[in-house]
Amino acid sequence: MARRNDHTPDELRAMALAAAREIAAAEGLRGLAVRRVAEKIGYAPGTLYNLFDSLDALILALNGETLARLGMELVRAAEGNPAGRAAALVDAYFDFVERQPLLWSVIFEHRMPGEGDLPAWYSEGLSGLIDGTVAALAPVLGDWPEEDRRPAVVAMWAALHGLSMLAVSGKLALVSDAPPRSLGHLVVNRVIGGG
Amino acid sequence: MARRNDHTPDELRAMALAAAREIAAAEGLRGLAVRRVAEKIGYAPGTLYNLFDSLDALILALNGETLARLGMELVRAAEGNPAGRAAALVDAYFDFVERQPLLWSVIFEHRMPGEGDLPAWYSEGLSGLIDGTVAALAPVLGDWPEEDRRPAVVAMWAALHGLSMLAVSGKLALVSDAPPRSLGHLVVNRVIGGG
DNA sequence: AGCCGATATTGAACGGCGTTCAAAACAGTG
DNA sequence: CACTGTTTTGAACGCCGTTCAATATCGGCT
Repeated sequence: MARRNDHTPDELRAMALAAAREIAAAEGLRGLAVRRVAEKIGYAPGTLYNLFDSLDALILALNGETLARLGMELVRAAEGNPAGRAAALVDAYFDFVERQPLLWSVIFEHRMPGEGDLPAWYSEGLSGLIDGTVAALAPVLGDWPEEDRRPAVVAMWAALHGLSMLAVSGKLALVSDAPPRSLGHLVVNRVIGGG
Repeated sequence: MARRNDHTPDELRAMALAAAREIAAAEGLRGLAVRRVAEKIGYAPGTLYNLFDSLDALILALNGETLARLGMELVRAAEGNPAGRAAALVDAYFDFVERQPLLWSVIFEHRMPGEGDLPAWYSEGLSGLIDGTVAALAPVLGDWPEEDRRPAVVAMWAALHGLSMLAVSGKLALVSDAPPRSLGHLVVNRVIGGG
């Protein structure tokens, strides 16, 4: 058995990530197993270790894709008129989360083992998301001093993450009947303005 | 082998939770295994299933304890003068998280399997935490309308959870050099005032 | 065409996991 | 002392991530 050459390594990686995304969207992190992904793309488990260092690396790549997709939708949402941009971002964020809550939850539930630092590309992806938001919200932020903007945007993102995480895990509904989205608008309104 | 009667079931439960807490504090959710807990308390794995329905139930109980401990510290922190209460709560929160970050991260990383709803005692514990905060912050909230208070407090908690989660998983440091605590003060300041 | 070195792919194997359950060991009662 | 009822055990099951020697296929060479 070898060298089927049906697909290039890049194709295989894409196939594996697509399969992993399907499983994650349907069953969350618990169902995401090497053997399941391998079976879904028609290869043996060992093959995945030619494409990724470990299951953790695969999941990290999946989360990177998920964040990139969110980024795309946010960019599109920020194209409207500047006044309503913060609110549009919040709505796009919750639209995205509500569309595939289990896939989204993988971002929070997964942790690299040990002291494992996150790779550079992941860090850059996150920074890009923040920078994009700072730029998109520049009209809303108006006369804010330069050094106050990034912390506020970071805090805003963390708050939205907290809300979506609690919402997705069912814990938010235990303490609030208000929909997560409206709490998101509330927070962004207070932290940034115009949310 | 049986009926050693060394300990009552309640004692055993407490021992198991203590062992689980030690493991979680040292290694996070990944190291938290039935066999490890059992070995740590000097019993066979099967015995734990007389005390808890499943490992998930054990972890849920552990998280319940962790939240209760946080609650105790928050109550103590809110005893000071009303003006600085919001800030004191934020500091107590981050003190708690920073003392045992891996134990804290278990709260976010663990999810009940399937559609599994959370038990009533968990829900009540969470509600109690929120209600306590609403009451403690009553002086700060001043003339807020009654129906606006709870949503704001819930949003504040979610924001703090988001910050601590990103901080504990190492993702916050990737996009911000400001310490998590200061972002916490920022958010609470904006959402509640006086943070 | 036939061969060969290189390599992508396999699948069995290992240790560990959560969970179950029949058997066993004990405490308490009469 | 025997019997009952319960606690505790540990082997067993099916799953997991991961490794690696064996193997089947490819591209290039003669």
